[in-house]
Amino acid sequence: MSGPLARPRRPRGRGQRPAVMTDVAKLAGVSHQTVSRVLHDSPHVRRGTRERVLAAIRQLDYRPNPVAQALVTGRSRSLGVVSFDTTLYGPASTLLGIEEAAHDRGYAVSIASLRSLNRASVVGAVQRLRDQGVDGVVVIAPQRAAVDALLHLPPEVPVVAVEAGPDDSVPVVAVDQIAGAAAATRHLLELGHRNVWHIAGPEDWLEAEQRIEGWRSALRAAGAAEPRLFRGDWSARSGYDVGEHLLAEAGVTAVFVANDQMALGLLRRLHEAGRETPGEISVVGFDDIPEAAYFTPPLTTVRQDFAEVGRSCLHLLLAQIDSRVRSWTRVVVAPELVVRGSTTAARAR
Amino acid sequence: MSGPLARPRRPRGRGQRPAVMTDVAKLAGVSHQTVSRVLHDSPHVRRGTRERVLAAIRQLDYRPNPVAQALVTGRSRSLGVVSFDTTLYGPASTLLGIEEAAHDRGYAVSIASLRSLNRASVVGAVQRLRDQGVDGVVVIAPQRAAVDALLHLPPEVPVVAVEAGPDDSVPVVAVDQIAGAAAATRHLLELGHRNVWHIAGPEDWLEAEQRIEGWRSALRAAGAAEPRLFRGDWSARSGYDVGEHLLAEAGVTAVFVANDQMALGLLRRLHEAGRETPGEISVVGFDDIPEAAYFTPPLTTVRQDFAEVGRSCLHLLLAQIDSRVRSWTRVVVAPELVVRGSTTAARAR
DNA sequence: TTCCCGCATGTGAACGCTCACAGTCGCAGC
DNA sequence: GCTGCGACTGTGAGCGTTCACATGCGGGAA
Repeated sequence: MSGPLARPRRPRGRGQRPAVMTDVAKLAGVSHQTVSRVLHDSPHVRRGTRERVLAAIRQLDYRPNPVAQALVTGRSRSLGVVSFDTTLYGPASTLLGIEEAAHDRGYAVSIASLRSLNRASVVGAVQRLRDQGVDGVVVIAPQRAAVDALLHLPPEVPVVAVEAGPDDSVPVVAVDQIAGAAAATRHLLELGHRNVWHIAGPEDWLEAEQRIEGWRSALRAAGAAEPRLFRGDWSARSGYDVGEHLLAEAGVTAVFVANDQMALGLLRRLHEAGRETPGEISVVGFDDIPEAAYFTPPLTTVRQDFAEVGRSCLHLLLAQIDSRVRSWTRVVVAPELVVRGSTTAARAR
Repeated sequence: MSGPLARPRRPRGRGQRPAVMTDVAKLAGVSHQTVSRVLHDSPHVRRGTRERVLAAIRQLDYRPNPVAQALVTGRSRSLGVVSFDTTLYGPASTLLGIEEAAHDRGYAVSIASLRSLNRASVVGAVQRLRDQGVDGVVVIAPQRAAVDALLHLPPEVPVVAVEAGPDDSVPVVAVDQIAGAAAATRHLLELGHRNVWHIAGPEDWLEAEQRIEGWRSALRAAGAAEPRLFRGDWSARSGYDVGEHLLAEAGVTAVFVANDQMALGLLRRLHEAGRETPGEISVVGFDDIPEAAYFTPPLTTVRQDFAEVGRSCLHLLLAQIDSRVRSWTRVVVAPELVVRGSTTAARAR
């Protein structure tokens, strides 16, 4: 006998259901639309009305349902970040920078970590975030595979890349790796080292390639020869392992290592081999992780302002979301050489 | 003259709007409900119908709108994680563990970083995630303030805490800090050290207090005296600074440091002071960060399985969401002592 | 006075889905 | 032949907002 509206839709107990807009409207004696207007600071609401609505909102502890808002506006006010390994200092800091900036602008941040790194996984992660309803995506994945994936993304999804190469069709925020690497190399050359060795990162990482390029250009500019190139995988272990081969080379007095962890491994190996740092061999790292100042010896390195990178990403992304067009902007953040105890003047011979 | 339905609601160009359920229904010649049934693997769909629907879905590249689903079901299939500093190895790894497990269960993960740590900021962050529509929240914030905040949370929000104290009313996942600290201390005692000093973390961190407790209990069990307690702030810098005071003490041969970064700072200070490690002083850390094995000397430390912690959090949280009741579970993850080169037997005197 | 206009407010549809329920059809049972 | 029941499918309401438009009301210009 009871009509279709007789029973409330949500009878499940435990306190009353949260207030919705019509509840507020009823209590304030206005229409739901007026409540909406108050919420959006519309000028067309009389002062007294506004106050009554505000009072009702407080009394009922009303909070707008973001899901309903998203459904009707088509905007979720949430962003996605895809990243390869948020356990690393760089990505983690960038993520933090993005999150804080997003929060300030009223955006939520969802994350998607990649377990493996290839075109399919990157495209999949972006798609997954998209299917989740985010308004835009930041891709922190400075590998060739990731960059490649970006080109294969549907053009309607707003996206910003971190640290991608120069030849992209999406907006990019990057630290000037070449300048940083050149500064590190120049620093060693200026200390009187005739040669500067380099331990690079993996081949498919753009940052690794760019640091090589910076190293090469500084070498060339100084008229120095280019020694054999070594490669690690960013880990301290690989720095340690490569150290062994480096020790086999003759005349090594200065090494520019592509990140701080590998530099740590190298320091360890040099120490074990009884080679003094910086006395016999000067070492420069890259990143300036918080621990770098406490290595033995304290590491001269190149600082990257990851937080700034994160903030820039966010701004670029929001601009893209608001304007609905994908631009070709490229924001470059300058790195900074931080000189500590792991480098010293070459011994006179 | 044109009726209210004459103009489509979304005329904005750039490709056609994504397909919705009724588009699929129309193409397949069925009702939207049947499409929904196919999507949810309802058994009451004839084979042929199902196939036609599936074909239409593929043809239109249809993807269900998660926002609409969330609106009607009241579930967003998204989780929130609040954390203090995701730049640190521990929280970052836990976050990763949560994210991967969540992904596997079809949940999205939103993050909220805390800039400052107090009851209001934690409550605010949880509220913010809630207002965003998450189904549940994991709080990674092992400080007294955070735990305190959890008690002041509305009881209807599903929540799990990481590393909180033992006296809580919310489910907790924690590494057994006491056991870990005791193992570290015991290790040093068993090497013949008469005394084990301790550099603890900040007072308001539960982990710091629990590691102190484990250290004390091991000391007591061995009948060893309890030396003066030192405190740092988890940073390498503080370990370095505290090292100075430690060097002023007489008879220090073994130190258990509450985390690896402080241990690094201490190693650095000892090195500068010309005190040999482990020859004169043995050092044990806590966490086993990836770099620990490459410190000088390689650090003996206590490994925490953060990924496992993250996974457990997720399971507890989903159980809570599904059952709609907040339980009192406490999952304890066992730590593991990793012996490396920074500890050695006490010199006979 | 009359008309118009702008402010303040209300009304109803739409967003894209799920839920509850109401059919429809074919076939076995009496 | 009629009833009943299962398998399958369709209908319409409703989730909580915003958007487009309609309406009521008061005041200044003509």
